[in-house]
Amino acid sequence: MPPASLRDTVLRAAVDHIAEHGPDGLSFRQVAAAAGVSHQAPYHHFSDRRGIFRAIALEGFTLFAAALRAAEQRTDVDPSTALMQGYVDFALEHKGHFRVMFRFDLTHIAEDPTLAAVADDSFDVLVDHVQRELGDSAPVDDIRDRVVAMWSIAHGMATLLIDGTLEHKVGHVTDRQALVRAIAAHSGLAGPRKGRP
Amino acid sequence: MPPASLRDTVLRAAVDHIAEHGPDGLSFRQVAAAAGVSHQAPYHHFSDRRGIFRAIALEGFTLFAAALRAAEQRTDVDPSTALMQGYVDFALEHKGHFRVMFRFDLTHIAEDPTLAAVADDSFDVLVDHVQRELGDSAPVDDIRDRVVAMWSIAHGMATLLIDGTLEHKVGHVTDRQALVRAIAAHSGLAGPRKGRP
DNA sequence: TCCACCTGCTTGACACTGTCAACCCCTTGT
DNA sequence: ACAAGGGGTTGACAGTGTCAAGCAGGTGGA
Repeated sequence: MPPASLRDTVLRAAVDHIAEHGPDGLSFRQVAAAAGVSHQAPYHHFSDRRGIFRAIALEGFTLFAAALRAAEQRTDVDPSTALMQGYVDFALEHKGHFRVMFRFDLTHIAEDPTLAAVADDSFDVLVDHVQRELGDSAPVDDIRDRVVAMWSIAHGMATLLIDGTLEHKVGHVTDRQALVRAIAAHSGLAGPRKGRP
Repeated sequence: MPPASLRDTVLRAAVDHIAEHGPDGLSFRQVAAAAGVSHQAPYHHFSDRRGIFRAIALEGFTLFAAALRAAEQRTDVDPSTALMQGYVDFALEHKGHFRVMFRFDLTHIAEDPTLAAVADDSFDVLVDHVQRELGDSAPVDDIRDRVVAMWSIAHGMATLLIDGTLEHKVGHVTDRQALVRAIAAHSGLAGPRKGRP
């Protein structure tokens, strides 16, 4: 196999660092030094600092969409639960990517059509799922509510678990899968919703 | 009334800036210059850069706890819904504070007992509420699940709405209150849960 | 009255960051 | 043979947070 390109080396090192220390303190001069190259070498592969974060987010959203689609295909649990489990699992297993993907101040995603498209593709997995689940005749409001509900639960849990925000309050979560399953069941999001109560 | 102290001036300017541009690009040298003082003056009131963020988070969590308690007292809607509405409303109305409160990399909250205590006080509003709602005999797991579910929904919605993440996918949310109410109702979190399905 | 002390602030220096610009080697295509 | 350009280097620059010293003004005690 070919030697890892400097581009890959920088990306890997950055993702690893971000997973542990977050994206903000990250110094690309240090990354360059660790890779044994000059401080300017990384910027030969990325337009600027923002470009590196965009590359990480791009990689992240690509993996993310694939992970969500794979989760949806599972047969051992209902698809909505599987989707939320997939979401949370991805966040925890790809901290480095996840911590950048939703930091739009880092990527300025609106100015990068390619990145925006890949991110959209991820969102579509969930939207399409809900649309299929509720059927074509479902009111737009109901679809919107369900999308926002599922995304909020998954996204909220992911960020809370990543940072350990509730850990000292609620104990360490040993079984993510079970927790998501329980919440999905309790909150009526497992399986299609029958109608307003 | 006494002239605003430099401490207050710096804090206000920082919160305002963060509400619009986020906490990361913030330069306290610029803030100092805008206030007409030397670049070192702000640091006479805060130990260092982190100290300013801690002060903002402290103020934020204090306001937050009060807002949650006030929301809980409402009588025009069930308390769980009111709590989540209060959470989301606070985030949207105090962007500047909210954006710092949950950025532990900025505050290193674990090293600041005072800040940690105030944050804990906010969490307790929700935990106490759930405990009261489910009754003393409720299994710990059920309490945990409901706390995490409510917090996740509220926290997830808050962050998604603040950043406008889903806006182009799902349309602009014109009536937050109604959206939260709908989600709470659909998800079975409005009112006490009756037991596992 | 004088002096020590403290608070709020200034000034100057430091190391570190991302970015711009110029240059240099080495491969490639024509 | 030679121009082009990708990949890398070096040097400089402005901007940042932080450390250290110093300075004006007020306060309290002897």
